[in-house]
Amino acid sequence: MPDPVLLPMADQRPRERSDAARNRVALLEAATRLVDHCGIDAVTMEAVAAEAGVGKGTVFRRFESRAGLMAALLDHTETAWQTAVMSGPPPLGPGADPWDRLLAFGGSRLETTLQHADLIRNAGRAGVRSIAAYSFAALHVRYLLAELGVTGDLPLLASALMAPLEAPVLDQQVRIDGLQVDRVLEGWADLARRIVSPGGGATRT
Amino acid sequence: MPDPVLLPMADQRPRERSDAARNRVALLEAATRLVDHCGIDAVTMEAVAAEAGVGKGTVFRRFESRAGLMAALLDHTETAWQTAVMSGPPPLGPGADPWDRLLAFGGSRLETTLQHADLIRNAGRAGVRSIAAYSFAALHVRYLLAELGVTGDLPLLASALMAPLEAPVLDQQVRIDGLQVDRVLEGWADLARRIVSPGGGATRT
DNA sequence: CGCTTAAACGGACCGAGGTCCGCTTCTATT
DNA sequence: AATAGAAGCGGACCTCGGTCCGTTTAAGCG
Repeated sequence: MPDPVLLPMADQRPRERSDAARNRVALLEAATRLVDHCGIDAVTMEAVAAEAGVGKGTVFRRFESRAGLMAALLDHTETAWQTAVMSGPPPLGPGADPWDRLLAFGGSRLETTLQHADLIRNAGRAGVRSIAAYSFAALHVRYLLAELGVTGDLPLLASALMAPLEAPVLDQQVRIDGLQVDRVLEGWADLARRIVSPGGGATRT
Repeated sequence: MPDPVLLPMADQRPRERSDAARNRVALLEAATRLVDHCGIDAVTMEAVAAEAGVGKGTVFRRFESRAGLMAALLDHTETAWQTAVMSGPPPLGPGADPWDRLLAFGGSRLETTLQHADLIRNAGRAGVRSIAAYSFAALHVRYLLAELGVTGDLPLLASALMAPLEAPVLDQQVRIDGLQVDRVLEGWADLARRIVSPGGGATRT
C-alpha cells in the first residue's frame, strides 16, 4: 500500500471551505457594523445572521457561541497589538529600554482594555481576555521583568502586574469609583516600580 | 401643621411584609439546596421557585435577577468573613501585627474566593465580588497598608494587592495554568512584601 | 371586625442563546 | 463531466432569564 504523499502534518484541519470562509468574514463585518451603529446589546446572534444574510445556525457553527463571536471581534485588535509589541516602534516595540517598554505596555494595555471593555465583558471567561491573548501578554511581561533583573516567581509576578489591568478591575476603578485614568496609570507604574525595584531585601517573612 | 412624630429616618423602606420575608428565606434555602445537590447550573430561577413552592415572579421580585440571587447566596459567607476580620481572632482579626494580618487576609481571601468561584462567577459584575464586599475589603487593606507605613496612592495600591485575588485571575492560574494554590499564595505574599517593603526609593522614573 | 390599600403573588408571555436534523453545496477523485 | 461524500447551511425548536398584569393577601385603621 504505497502512500507516497505523506501527511503534511500541519494544517490538520482540512481547511475551511470557501463558502464557509466567505460567511465568516461576512459575519464579522456584519457584527462590527452592528456594534458600531447600534451598540453591543444590539448584537444578537439572530441580528448578526440577518445582517449577514445567512441563517442563525451558521453563526453558531462559525463562532460557537456569542462569547466566541465577541472573542473573534477582539481578535483583530489583539493581533494588531501583538504585532506592535513584537515588531512595532519603540517604546512599545523592541528597541527601547525594558523599563520604558514595561511602562508602554501598561499604558497601551490600559487604553485598549478600556476601549473594548464591553466587548471583553461579553467575550466570556468572566470578562478576562482570551487565553491566547493572556498568554502572550504574560510571556512578554515575564520577559521584560527578567530583562530588568527581577528575581522571584516570574510567572506570578507578571500575573500580579497584569491583574490590575484586567477589565473587571479597571471597570470598578474608572466607572464606579470614578478614578481618573491618568491616576490609575500612575498607580500602576508605581506598582511596577515596587516590583522591579531591587529593594526586595527580604526583610519580611 | 404639627407633625410630632418625626421621621425615624432609618428604615425608610416600609419594612418587608411577613409573607415576603418568609418567601425570601424559603427561596434562599431552596437555592442552597439546589447548589449543594445538583451544582450551580441546576439553579435556574424556575427550579428555585418550584423547590421553594412559589411562583417564578416571586423569585425575581425578591432578588431582581439570577445574578442578584447568587449575590444573596454569597452574602452569608461575605458577612461572616467581614465579622471575622472586624472582631474575630487574630491574625485575621484585630490584635495581630499588621503584616501578619495582611498575610492572613490574603490567605483567607484566596481560600474563600476559590471555594465560591462558581457562585462569584454567576453573581454578575463580570465575576468580581459585589461592590459592598469589595469596598469593605479595600478599606481594610488600605488600613493595613497605612498601618505598615506604606506611602503612595493607597487606594490604588490596595486595589493592586487585591486584583490578583479576584476570581477570574485565580481561575486562570489555578484551573487553567494548573498552578498549586500554595505557590499562588507565596507569590501573593511576595507581592505584598514588595509593596510594603520600604525599598521604594524612587529610583525609577 | 370589616374595610382599604399597597404590596406581594403567580404564571402566561416574550426574546435571545443554543441545538438539531434534513437539505444543499462545495470539493476531490476518476 | 459525473459522482460520492463530507462539510456547510437554515430555520424550527427548546430552555431559561426576565417582564407584565390580573388576582390575592397582609397590615393598618375606624
